[in-house]
Amino acid sequence: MAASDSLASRAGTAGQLSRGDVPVMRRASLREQVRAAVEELIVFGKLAPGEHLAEESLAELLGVSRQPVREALQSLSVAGFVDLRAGRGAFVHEPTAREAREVFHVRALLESDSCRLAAQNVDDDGVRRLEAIYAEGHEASQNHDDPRRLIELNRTFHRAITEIGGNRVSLALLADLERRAGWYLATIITNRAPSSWAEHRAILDAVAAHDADLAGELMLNHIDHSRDLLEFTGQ
Amino acid sequence: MAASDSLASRAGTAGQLSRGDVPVMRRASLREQVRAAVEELIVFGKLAPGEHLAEESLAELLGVSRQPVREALQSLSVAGFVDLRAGRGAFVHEPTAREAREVFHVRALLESDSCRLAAQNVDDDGVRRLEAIYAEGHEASQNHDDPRRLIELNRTFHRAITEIGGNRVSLALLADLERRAGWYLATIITNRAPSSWAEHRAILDAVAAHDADLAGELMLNHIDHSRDLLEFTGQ
DNA sequence: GTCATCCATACTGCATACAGTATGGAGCTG
DNA sequence: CAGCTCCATACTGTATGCAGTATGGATGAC
Repeated sequence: MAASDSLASRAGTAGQLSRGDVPVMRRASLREQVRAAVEELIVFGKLAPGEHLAEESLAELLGVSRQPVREALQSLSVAGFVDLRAGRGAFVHEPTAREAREVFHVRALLESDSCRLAAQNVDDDGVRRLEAIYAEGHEASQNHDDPRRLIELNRTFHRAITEIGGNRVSLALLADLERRAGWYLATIITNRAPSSWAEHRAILDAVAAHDADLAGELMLNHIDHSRDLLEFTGQ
Repeated sequence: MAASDSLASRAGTAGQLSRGDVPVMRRASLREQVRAAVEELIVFGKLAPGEHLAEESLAELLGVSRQPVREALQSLSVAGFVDLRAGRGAFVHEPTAREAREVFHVRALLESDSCRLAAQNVDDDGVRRLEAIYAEGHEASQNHDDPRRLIELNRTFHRAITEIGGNRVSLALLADLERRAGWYLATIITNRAPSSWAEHRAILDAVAAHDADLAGELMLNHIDHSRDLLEFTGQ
């Protein structure tokens, strides 16, 4: 069926996230796969804001039972992608301009701080890692690769910075915030990408130079630019 | 049964949170009640870090089926109170000193920012609201009321500041972070309370005076003091 | 024609049932 | 006696079943 095909393809994408080249790839739980699948459907506009996500239909679509769907929807609710109305079920969240501003504001706070920490903590391995991601992202952005890949690379760079910063609580919060921001930006990322990676270059240099203040400030401006772009598009 | 009694009493506590005096109090869903109950059991040490939370036993203890328990545990996992090991189930999270530092660090970032925003946005109503909370908290702290109440009042003050600040995304993140911080502090809150409310007084004054920089800095120091206390206790 | 009421429908929320798997210890082997 | 294998056990993950309820439209009253 097209149904199980759909879920299978999403699962592949989800697998990339936890890629650790473990000998036996532990299949993710159905609720994780469903979560990833539904999130992607939302981010790429297959499910419109306000749309009612009936558990039964989603379960049928993905070829699983209602149970994992239900749990996935609750998880997506915490992450801000769907709203759970008591007794009514799940609806695709309808982002407002205000909310987008707030997400970017918080993200700027946390990432700027993480970037400052990264500049203090980074070692040669970390710099090499950032260089590698930058090279890949810079190229992809100039080739105007597909949005999905650009989003993934962008996220990888930001996550690497935060990981080097070393605050795992921040890392966990930013994982969700970045996905939400990615949703808001999904439609415009292609145009944004080149200038974005130019800014990534400057951030990388500041981190490599252990200049904490500059690194933090650059990250702040970087995320502000994303937000500004969002405003322009009349989102 | 003692089982349902237990859940019922927890549900009463949870009800306080959403107290809005609506004509017909909509009973919270079982998973919400279970979540609140289990979180309280963890925060007040009835369930020790590392303990295995078998769905069946919890369900029996609370007089409900496994389903709402399962969903509550997943929710608690996101909030950092339990860890879900694949195939093994839920275990009470074991906080480390490092993690506590990280939580307080992020909390300080977000609350300091919110406090700055509050000082910019506050109106007379807001000031009156803070004054009322302060009066109640100041008194309770001097009377050495029970920890549960002190935690609740402390949380109310901080949440009020964040609400006045107006960033709802921050508000949602801080709700979880404050509960986690409350867990870490639960054992020492009684001693901490008096000096804490002295600092609340200063924060309130800065907010009322619309002094954004001062308000932000005071909140930063305030949360740092909580963290320092945590370090002292050898947590 | 407008409004209230009633009811059929569809879906959620919770409970139960079933299958698969991680684990710890008994028993066996070297 | 040490270490490995195998199996009984317990628990998770998923599926299904059932009762309660929110909703929207049809019907009737004014």
